[in-house]
Amino acid sequence: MDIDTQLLSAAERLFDHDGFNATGMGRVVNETRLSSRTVYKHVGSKNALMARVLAERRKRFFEHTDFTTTTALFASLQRWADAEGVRGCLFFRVQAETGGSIPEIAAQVAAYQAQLRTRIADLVASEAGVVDEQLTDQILALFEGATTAATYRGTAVIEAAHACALELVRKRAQQ
Amino acid sequence: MDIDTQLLSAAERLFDHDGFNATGMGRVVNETRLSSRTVYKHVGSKNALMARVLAERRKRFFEHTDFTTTTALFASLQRWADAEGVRGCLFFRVQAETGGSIPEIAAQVAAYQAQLRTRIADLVASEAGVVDEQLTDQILALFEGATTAATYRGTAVIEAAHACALELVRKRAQQ
DNA sequence: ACCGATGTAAAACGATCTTTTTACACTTCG
DNA sequence: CGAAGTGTAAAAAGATCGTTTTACATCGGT
Repeated sequence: MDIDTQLLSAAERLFDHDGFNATGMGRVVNETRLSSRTVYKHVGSKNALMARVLAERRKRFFEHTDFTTTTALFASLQRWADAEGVRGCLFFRVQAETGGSIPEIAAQVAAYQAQLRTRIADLVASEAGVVDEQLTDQILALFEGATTAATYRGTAVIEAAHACALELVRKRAQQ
Repeated sequence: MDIDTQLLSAAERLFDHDGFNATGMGRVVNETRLSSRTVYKHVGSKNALMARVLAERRKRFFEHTDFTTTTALFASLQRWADAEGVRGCLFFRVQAETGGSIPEIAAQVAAYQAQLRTRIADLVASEAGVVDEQLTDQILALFEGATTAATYRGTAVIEAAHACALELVRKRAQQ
C-alpha cells in the first residue's frame, strides 16, 4: 500500500477512535511502522495531517452516501454505522476539539457542513418538489441527531429518524 | 465567590470553549488567579475536575430545562442557546475526546444521556398519552440534532426541530 | 499563644508532545 | 559510475503537560 494512503488511513482510524488531541504523532508513527522523518516528509505537520484526513473523510462520506431519496439517505447512514461503528460526526468533533482555531481544519469542517446542507436541500427539492428551508433544516437535524444519539442509543435511532423524515417529506409533497 | 464555585465555573467555560484536552490546568490556574497548589488541593486532578464540571453541568441543565411539554422543551433549548451560545452537547464532546476511557467521566456522560432519554420518555407519555419508544427516540434525535446543527446553521434549526417534534407528538396523541 | 487549616509564589518533577537533526542504506535513472 | 531521491533508526531539541514540592504568610478557634 502507498505510504500516503497508509498514513491517512491509520491517522483517520486513530483520530476517530481516540480523539485528535489525545492521539500523538508517535502513535501514527508506531502504527504505520514508518520513521517520524518519513511521516513528516509526507504530511508536513500534525495540523496538515488532520486536514488531509478530513478531506479524505469528506470525499469518502459523500461517495458513500446516497442523497437521491430520504430512504436512501438514512439507509446510507445505517450502512455507514454498521460498517464503521458509531462515534458521532468526525467534523463536529474536530471542530469542538480545536475550537475552530486552525484555519485549514475549520475550512474542511465548513466545507463538509455546507455540502451536507446543500445535498439535503437538493433531496428535498426533488422529493417534495419545493425549495423549503425549514424542511431542509428538519431533515438535517434528524440526520445529525441520529448520528449523535446512535452513539448511546444504538442504530434503532436511525430508523426512527428515517420514519420521521419520510413522513415530513411525503406530507410536504402532497401539499 | 467560593473557591470551588470559582474553579468549576472557570473550568466549565474553558473546557466548553476550547476543548478538554486543549485546555491545560495552567489555564485554569491563571484564570482563577489561584495557585496550582490550591487548585489541586480542591479538585484533586484534572480528570476529577472534568468529572465535577460535568456533574455541575448536568445539574444546571436539568434545572434549566422544562420537560413538561414539547414546546417547553425546545423553548428551553432556545433559551439555553441564546444565553450560553451554541457549541454542541458538552457530554457528547467529552466522550469523543476521552474515548470513554476515564470511568468517572464516562459515568457522568452515561448519567446525562440516561436522564435525558427518561425525561423525554416521560414527556411523550404525558403529552401523547402513550409509552412509545420510537417516538421518544425521534424527539431525542430532533433535540440532539438541533443542538448539533445549530452550531453551524444557527438557532433557526431549533425552531424547525420544534415544529417537527410538535407535529409528531400531536399526531400520536390523536391516534 | 499556638495549632491546624488554608492560602500564595515559584521552582521543579518526569512524562509526553511536535518537530528536527544526524548518520546511514537502498534504489533508480541518466 | 555517480547523483538524487527516498527510506530507516535513533537521538535530541524545545515546548508544554499534569502534578508535587518547598518555603512562607495568614487566620480562626480551643
